Amino acid sequence: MRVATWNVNSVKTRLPRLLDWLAGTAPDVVCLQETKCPDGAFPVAEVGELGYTVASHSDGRWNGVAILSRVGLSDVTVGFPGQPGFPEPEARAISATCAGLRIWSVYVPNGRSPDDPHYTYKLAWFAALRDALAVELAGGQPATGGGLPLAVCGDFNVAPTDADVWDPAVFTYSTHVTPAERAALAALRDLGLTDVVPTPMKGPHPFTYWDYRAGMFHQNKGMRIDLVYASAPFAGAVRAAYVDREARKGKGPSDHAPIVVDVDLPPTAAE
DNA sequence: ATGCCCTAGCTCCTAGGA
Repeated sequence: MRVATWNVNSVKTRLPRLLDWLAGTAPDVVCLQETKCPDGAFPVAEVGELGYTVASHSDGRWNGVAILSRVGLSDVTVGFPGQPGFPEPEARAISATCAGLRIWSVYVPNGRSPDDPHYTYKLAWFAALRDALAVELAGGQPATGGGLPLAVCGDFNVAPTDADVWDPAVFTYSTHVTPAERAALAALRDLGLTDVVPTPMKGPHPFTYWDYRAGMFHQNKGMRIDLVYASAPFAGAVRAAYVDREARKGKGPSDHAPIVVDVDLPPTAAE
């Protein structure tokens, strides 16, 4: 079973690259973020030709998350209980059951700057996510996948450690590295979730994002802000994980690279 | 080489990204 996550920065603009990547990488389940595409305009026919079913959740111009699956897609849940808004709830979370796994695709609020109301929103969003995941991990909502091996995949907009940014000094007064944001990640790990750290493929750091500006990708000045947080049964079955930095190359890429995770779940008998 | 910002829309500027 191959699970992937990718902030595509517009599914419509990225569609040719997405289709090529799906055909070449052959993931069973794909979490997408920043689809920036109204649900009715999602290219379901195009990805359908490659065997994928789609669950999407969008605001239109901003945000937007989706899950593509070729191994079944059921019990789709949009957002989560207690999800805060800015001021209205935004399209930043969707979850579904795929071949016996509970998969979440999340796009955590950016925060903008530590003194911005958006930063307070970001921390509140994390706290509500933690509470919702606690319920699901406890098996409290079996009708929507409670108790199944689970992975929360997506753009968390936090670099877990200083090694996850190309130059910590540059981010001294910035979001993505503050103690409060890192504590929010730690609170997720305290639920029993494991940070599935991917292989970088090049260089020592498994960065997943590089700014479009100033040749940052070419200098490998990136950040690791796209994460896979897996429950114990899921994490224990992970065979390999890597950052597909090839997808960040060439003309017209997203500013994020996909993460690909191979997991020995579910048992082949269940497929 | 991977090569020096991008996206969507109330579109010819603006807001948001991180």
